Amino acid sequence: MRTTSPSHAAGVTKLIKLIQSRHADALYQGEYEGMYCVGCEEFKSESQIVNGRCIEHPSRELVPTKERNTFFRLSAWTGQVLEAINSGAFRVEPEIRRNEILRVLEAGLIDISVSRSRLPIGVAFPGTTDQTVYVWFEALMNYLTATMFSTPGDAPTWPADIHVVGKGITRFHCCIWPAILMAAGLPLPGMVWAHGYVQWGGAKVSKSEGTSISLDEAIERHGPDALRWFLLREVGFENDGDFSLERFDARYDGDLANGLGNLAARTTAMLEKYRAGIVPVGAAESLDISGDQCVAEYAKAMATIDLKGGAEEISQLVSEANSYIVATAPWTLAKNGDEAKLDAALAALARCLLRLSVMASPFMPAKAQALWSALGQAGTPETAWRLALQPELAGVRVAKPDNLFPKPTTP
RNA sequence: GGCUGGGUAGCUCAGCUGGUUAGAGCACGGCACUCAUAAUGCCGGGGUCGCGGGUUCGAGUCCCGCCCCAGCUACCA
Repeated sequence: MRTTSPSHAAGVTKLIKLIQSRHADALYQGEYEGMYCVGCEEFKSESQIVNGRCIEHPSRELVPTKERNTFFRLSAWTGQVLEAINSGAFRVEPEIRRNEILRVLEAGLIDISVSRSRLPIGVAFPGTTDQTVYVWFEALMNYLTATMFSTPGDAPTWPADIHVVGKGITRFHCCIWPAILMAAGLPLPGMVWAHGYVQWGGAKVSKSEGTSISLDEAIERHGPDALRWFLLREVGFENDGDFSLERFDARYDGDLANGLGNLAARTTAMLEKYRAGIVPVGAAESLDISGDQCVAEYAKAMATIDLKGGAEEISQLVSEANSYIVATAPWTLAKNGDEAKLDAALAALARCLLRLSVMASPFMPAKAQALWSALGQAGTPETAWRLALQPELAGVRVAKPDNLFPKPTTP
């Protein structure tokens, strides 16, 4: 939803009027008087002023300035927002972000002016001629104008279950936004999840060595699925992280080429060699128990948006499968003619691969799909969670997939 | 400056309400195996747990002080 569209402006107007009708005193005329930094072109709060100077422009004098505009009584909602977070009705994740917000709230919010008289662009503030709506007040409203306000009659798609935002705008989403909704008598979103940033090449590295890498180059190197895997497995979704080619290559070679890719290759190769590509019937093995555990942990992690934790479970299961192969040594079973045990081992490995395909699909949809198809499955692994819990492949014809994660040929 | 995190093996990090010889992955060294993308498995070396005090029978884990790193800091988008 572009904030320049007419329906957006209408939605903004509607929300402001809704607030006015429910809480007449939530919006009031006031005079803002504060220290204005010419360098930043904005007013500074006390916390941003050190030794009487703006912390970002300590060389400039702050100018006392007055401006008349409309205020939102944010301070009045501090307690209720705090309560909503503490009670779990409105969740803020991860914990580090929640702690930040809680301290801010405990310190108390101050009213914010929500109209501007300086800017010629923007949505006109209802009831005024020379004022426009404060851009953040307006931008947050976009969530509503894009959902429940824009097209009357549609099924209500608000409240959202989760807002995924960058950590830099956590405050707007966790303090101002819920207060606005409360003032308007609208339900709050279930959760705000603030993710970290990734530095491409790292500022230090790129400046001194000139080794910064572009997004395109990174994708070109090992493919988009591998890049997603790297970011979620190594960096996670919560923390900041530095992208480096060394780490990317290490993850690709270790987790994907030597890990999942090689496991798929060796398993399907054995199925073809010993059982003509048909998955035999086999009772549950120790590997199935490992699989149950990994899937359970994976589900728990994914439910809490712990994508890094989910990825770790995939790696864990790959590792357990490799250990299982060496422990059972199917090639020895084949040589000795121990057909029953060979059936059991191959069947368990095939089931394990099927689970991995499903588990990997959120991270690497294309690669997971390739593995899925190689296992003789129709459709997509994304909708096959049931098979992650209880994999069944007996009698299915499988084929060795194309090299899932080829290693770059080193010159 | 205030607030929130972090400082544990060469690297990336786990270590819950304090309890026996501080863990994992990667990297490194040795051994084993051959189904596989010179792949995999097993074993091993390696740490004064930022510094200094304190509480305790006992602290990486709690308390105080200090040092260093990162992030946030609202009328910026």
